[in-house]
Amino acid sequence: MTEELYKNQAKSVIARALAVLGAFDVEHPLLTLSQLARRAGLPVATVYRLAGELEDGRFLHRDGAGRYGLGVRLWEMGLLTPVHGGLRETAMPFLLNLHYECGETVQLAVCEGTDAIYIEKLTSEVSVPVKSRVGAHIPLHATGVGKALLAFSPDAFIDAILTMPLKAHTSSTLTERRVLSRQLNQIAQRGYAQSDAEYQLGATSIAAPVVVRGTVKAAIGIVNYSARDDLAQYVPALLRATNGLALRLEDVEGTAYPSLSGLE
Amino acid sequence: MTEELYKNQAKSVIARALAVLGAFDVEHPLLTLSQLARRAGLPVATVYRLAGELEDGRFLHRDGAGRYGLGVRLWEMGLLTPVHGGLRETAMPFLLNLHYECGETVQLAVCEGTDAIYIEKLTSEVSVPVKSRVGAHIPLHATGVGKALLAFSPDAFIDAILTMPLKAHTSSTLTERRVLSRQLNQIAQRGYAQSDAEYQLGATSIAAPVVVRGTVKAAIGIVNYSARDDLAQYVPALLRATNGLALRLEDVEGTAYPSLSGLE
DNA sequence: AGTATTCTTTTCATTGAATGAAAAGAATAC
DNA sequence: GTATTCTTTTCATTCAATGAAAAGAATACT
Repeated sequence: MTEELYKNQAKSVIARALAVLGAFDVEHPLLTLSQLARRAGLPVATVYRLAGELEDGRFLHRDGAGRYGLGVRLWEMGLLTPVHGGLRETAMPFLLNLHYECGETVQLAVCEGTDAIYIEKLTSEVSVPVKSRVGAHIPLHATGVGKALLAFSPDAFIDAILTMPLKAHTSSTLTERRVLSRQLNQIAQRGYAQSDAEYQLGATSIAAPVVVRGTVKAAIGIVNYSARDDLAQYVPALLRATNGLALRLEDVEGTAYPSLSGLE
Repeated sequence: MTEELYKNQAKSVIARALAVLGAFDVEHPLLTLSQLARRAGLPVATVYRLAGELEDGRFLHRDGAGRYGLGVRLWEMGLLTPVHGGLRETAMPFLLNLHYECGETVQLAVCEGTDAIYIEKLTSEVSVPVKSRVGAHIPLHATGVGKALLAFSPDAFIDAILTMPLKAHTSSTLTERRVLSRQLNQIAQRGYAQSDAEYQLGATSIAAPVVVRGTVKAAIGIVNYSARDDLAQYVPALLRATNGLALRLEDVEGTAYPSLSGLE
């Protein structure tokens, strides 16, 4: 028998339900029933039923106009996730103090698969650049925090990333394997990473890893969008934050949360 | 002998799946398969299958030891929720500045059903009191932010809350309907609420509502755990924050997110 | 080491819960 | 006034979900 016989979506209820939830994204936080059905690729009647059940479980919420949005329950559950409860919560005071000390935007990121992902971002600016949104995925090879995470990762992981195509996000992005590899060594030696417009034009950053018992758990970065300040002056403060957090995580670890590493 | 609790029959797959996810809480962020099954009240084989599918969808995550935890996907989705994407994100710079100005713990809360719920909390302290955790539900009648939210709510809602039993969390909690009602009027007039050890001994706070087009969307509070400072001095800064946020929300509103109110 | 206990994974016959086309009911546009 | 799009309900069909049972691992106890 050919594969084609089986290809017509052998989807489980759960897969369908998750498809419904997955229909929402940053550009579409609110959807009508039919939009939802279209985006989830499912019949309206099916979505109607599934959405109803998800609403009962407070995973979906319906506003006055009948539009669906993700429910508070979902947000509450996100708080129980290791990245939040185990990491962000512990890191927050360190990030605050760092932000207080240097006045620049401060970021916390972890590895997630072959990307980095922003866990938290503290900024006094009212406007929110989409690229550095909390939850945004960013390349490991082209940002300060990304390179900090990468430089302190296991060799096997570094090799895996270096083998993949290194997308050029700006003209300054390092796309040469050997160049990047050499820089990662420097970073590992020096203890912190730098990035200048490698991902976003006009954005400069420094970043350092949070290493607990030899494993990189996260990275903290300081970003400046106007290049007016010399970020190098903040290296001591940055390292104080990463080291402080690392020690704190060592204390907390084991009691509650597991590895946050990207490789398992 | 067996105490046969009548098990959840006639449940849909989704209800079961949500029961699996719901088995996690702050005290149990990581569970083995059998713990998960027990807590969800479902057969192991069933949970095994459901958990597998949820894992495929990255709603669950399994660590090296085989323990389940809530997955990153769940956290990412929480970010798309109106409370986060619509409110927290916008409020962050205001909270940061306020924290910067007064150096005390700063909180952001909204109404959720008959409770208030902490959306964000900024503190420089490393230790984390559980009662004021982000995501924690807190009484409307016994905290600064709670009273600020309540005082500016529709009369129908206030009446509904006043009709419910007002639990005494400390000896200072206002449990008399008439006393509380009178104080709410004062708060509405004065523009901000105060609370002294009404929920947690040793905790003093002031709080003000974020009112957008006549509706309370949230409240911001300043808390002090040692009572050494006189919080009254920070009222102007607090009101600057709430008013600034209200104006900003007015701008953003409509374009993306719906009502965040507890009453619909 | 040997046995008991608890936990995880796989299997499979059974069935009832999920399905989605279709049509009715609302709301909105034209 | 009617055409169009969206929401809700119904229902006969069937296919996916079920969970008991047993095998397979791991861990604890003697």
